[in-house]
Amino acid sequence: MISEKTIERIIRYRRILKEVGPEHRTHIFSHQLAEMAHCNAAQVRRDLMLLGIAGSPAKGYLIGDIIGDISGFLDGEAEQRASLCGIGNLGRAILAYFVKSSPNIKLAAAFDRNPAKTNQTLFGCRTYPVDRFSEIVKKRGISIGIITVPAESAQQIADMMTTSGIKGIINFAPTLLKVPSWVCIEQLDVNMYLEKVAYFARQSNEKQRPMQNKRSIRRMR
Amino acid sequence: MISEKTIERIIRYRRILKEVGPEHRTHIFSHQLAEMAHCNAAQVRRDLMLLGIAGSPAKGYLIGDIIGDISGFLDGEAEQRASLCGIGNLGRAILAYFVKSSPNIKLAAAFDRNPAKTNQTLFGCRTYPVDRFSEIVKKRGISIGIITVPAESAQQIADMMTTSGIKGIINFAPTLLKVPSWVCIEQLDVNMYLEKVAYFARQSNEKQRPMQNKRSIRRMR
DNA sequence: TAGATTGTTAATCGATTAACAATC
DNA sequence: TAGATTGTTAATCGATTAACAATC
Repeated sequence: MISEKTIERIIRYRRILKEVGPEHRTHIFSHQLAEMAHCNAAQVRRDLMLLGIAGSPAKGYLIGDIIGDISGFLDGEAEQRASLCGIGNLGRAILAYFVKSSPNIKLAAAFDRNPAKTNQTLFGCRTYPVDRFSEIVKKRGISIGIITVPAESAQQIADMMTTSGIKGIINFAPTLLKVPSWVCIEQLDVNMYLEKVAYFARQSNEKQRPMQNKRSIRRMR
Repeated sequence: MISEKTIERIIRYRRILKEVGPEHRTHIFSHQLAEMAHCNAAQVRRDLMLLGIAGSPAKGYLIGDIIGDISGFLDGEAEQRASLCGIGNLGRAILAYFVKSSPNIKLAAAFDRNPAKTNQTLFGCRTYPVDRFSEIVKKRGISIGIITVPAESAQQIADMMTTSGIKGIINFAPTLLKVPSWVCIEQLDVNMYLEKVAYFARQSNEKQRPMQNKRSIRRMR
């Protein structure tokens, strides 16, 4: 079984290699890829080995091989379809920003509760009222859901998605959602990250001050 | 030293407890908080112990205590200020969506290269041309930077931020950024998460089909 | 050959979880 | 007391990394 972290790295390898090559260079060494992916060379070799990609001690790995084999591993035969619930500022931004970037994933439908926002085409994506979610998802073979509704209604939307057959969810609402075990969920809690970065930023600031301040005393007890 | 994962959980505990109490209830047991935070009860007890929060075997932990002590730990004496670079769809969404939600963090300034977008007030936030970044950051004591520019210019913006004294960065551009070791960086690579969820969604779909298909053969070698 | 990298194993590291005496 | 939870340690688990013989 391949771990989530490994999948994340593999996705990064492909993007990195698509950016550097193959027009600039044909081969790459594990330590070079490791540096670009912010990881360890042995880890890169292990990941590639896992995918059945072999390199040679003299020339390293063929970039075209890696891209091809990773694509064979990650992408299915058909394109995958995603849906989005909540056409607010954030929903619109995701439609505009990410719709183009993953060639094998298509944002096929967007949903909102507000009739003023539905039955239009927004950034190339058709919009529908939420109560047609299940119908559209089944008809169009959509397997991915993106949640950009407010925190209060996020769990309800997630439940609707899982009962409609959605298998993977990305949640931008600042609530931890409960989903059945067979559904893959990625909780992108921007507020949490903001507070986390704020904490470490302050720590970094305080390191430069003398030891005896409120914070360091507190942490010492 | 407190690990990043622990900080993430602590941030979640506070938000969860602010939602449930203290108007509804005054005390909570570790296993109850653990269930809401999607983690282990022993982990909750260890995290709270780390912050010096004690509970009693009879009544559990006092919710007001936890919220207060976590706030004392996470928040500084003064509010922290954040800046945002790149007033596109995503930047605007973040201004609109997250500006209000963290009471101790204030989005104090937004920056863009395009003069048509600057010297305005957007969702209560003043906008400036990028070349005034360093000046404004120093003048207003801003320590956090949010990057919502396209991938091509993200590293350049990150460099500008670190040389201006920014100590924590949230990066939404789909590029891994290099920053000095004293800068805390959180890379929110939405495209990566999209591809990751797509991979697991497809896996989950294929589990229901008979074993002998292209994908499972590939994974077996 | 000499020098570097690959493929792979073993060691290390850190985080999670099980377990239990002490406590209410 | 009996039953449940806390505070804390030890065991487990998994991921990362160091190391090295085989290879080019």
